[in-house]
Amino acid sequence: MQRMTKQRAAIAELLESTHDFKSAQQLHDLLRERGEAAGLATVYRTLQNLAEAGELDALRTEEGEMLYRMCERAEHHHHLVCRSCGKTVEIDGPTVEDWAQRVGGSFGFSEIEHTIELFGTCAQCAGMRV
Amino acid sequence: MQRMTKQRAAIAELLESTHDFKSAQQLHDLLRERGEAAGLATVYRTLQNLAEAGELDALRTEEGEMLYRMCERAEHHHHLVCRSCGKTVEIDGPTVEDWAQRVGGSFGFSEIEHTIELFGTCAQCAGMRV
DNA sequence: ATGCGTGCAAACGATTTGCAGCCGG
DNA sequence: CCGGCTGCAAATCGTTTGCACGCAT
Repeated sequence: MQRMTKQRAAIAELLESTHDFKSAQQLHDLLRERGEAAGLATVYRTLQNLAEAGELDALRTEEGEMLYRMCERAEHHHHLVCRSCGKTVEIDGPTVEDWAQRVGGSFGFSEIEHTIELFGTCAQCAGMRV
Repeated sequence: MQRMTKQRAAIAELLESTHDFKSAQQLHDLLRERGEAAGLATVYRTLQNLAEAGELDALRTEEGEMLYRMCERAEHHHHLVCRSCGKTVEIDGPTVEDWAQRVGGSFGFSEIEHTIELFGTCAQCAGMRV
C-alpha cells in the first residue's frame, strides 16, 4: 500500500541516521544539502504517513511547530529534547507516572493520561552559544 | 501601565465567567454575540498581555491552537482536565518539578522547561457514563 | 495633551491541498 | 497500464504586525 519512492527512502534514511527530532522544514533543507531534494509538501505528506504508521514519534514544540523522529521504542515514554539542535533522550519516569496517577486519583479522576515533554539546551549547544 | 479599556474589561469578564479554556477565536465570537465586539487582533493582543501578566493560563491543543483560561493561582502549576466535561483542577507538583530538573540535568541539559498536562475522567462524568 | 490601545487589512509561518505529470508495482 | 506519489503553487489557518486614529489617563 505504501509505495517505496526515492524521496520516501531518503527521508526515512535521514531520520534513521540522526534519531533526533526534526521539523519538516529542517528535513527538507537537509535533503537539499544532500542533493536528494524533495518537495516540501512531499516531506510533510511523508512524515504524516510515517507517523500514522507508528514509525515516527511526533510532538509539537512550544511554538507550535511539529517535530518528528524515528522511534526507538514502542512503549510509553517521554522525551528530553534540545530546543536548539533537536537532540533527544528518551526517558521513562516511573516517578512521574505514579505522580500523575496518584494526583489524578486524589481528585476523583479516572483513566488518567498525561502529556509530558521536557525541553532544554543540550551541553553541546549551550557551549557553542557563548 | 495596563490601560483599562472596554474591550479588555469585556474579555476579562468573559473569561472570569466561564473559567474554561477558550481560544482567541471563540472569545472573539462570544464577544460579538454579546454585542461587545472587539477586533480579533485586539483579542489576541489582550490574551497575550494577560497571559504574560500571569493572569491567564495558556496551553496549546494537540492541533496547535492556543487556549486561555482565567488563572486561579499565579504560581507555576499544571492542569488536570476532564476530557469529558472540561472541568479543570489546578495542581502543583514539587515532585515532578524536581524530577524534570533532575532528569534534564543528568543528561547535561540546561534551561529545562517542561510541558505537563493531565487528562482524565472526573468522578461525576465517570458516574454518569455507566 | 500623550501615547498606549484598537481596528483593519496585509503579512506571516507552518502546514495543506488541487492538479497535471511522473513512475513504481 | 494505473493509481498512488511528486512538485509546484495557491490556499488555509491561526496568529502577528504596520499604521492611522481614538480614547484612557
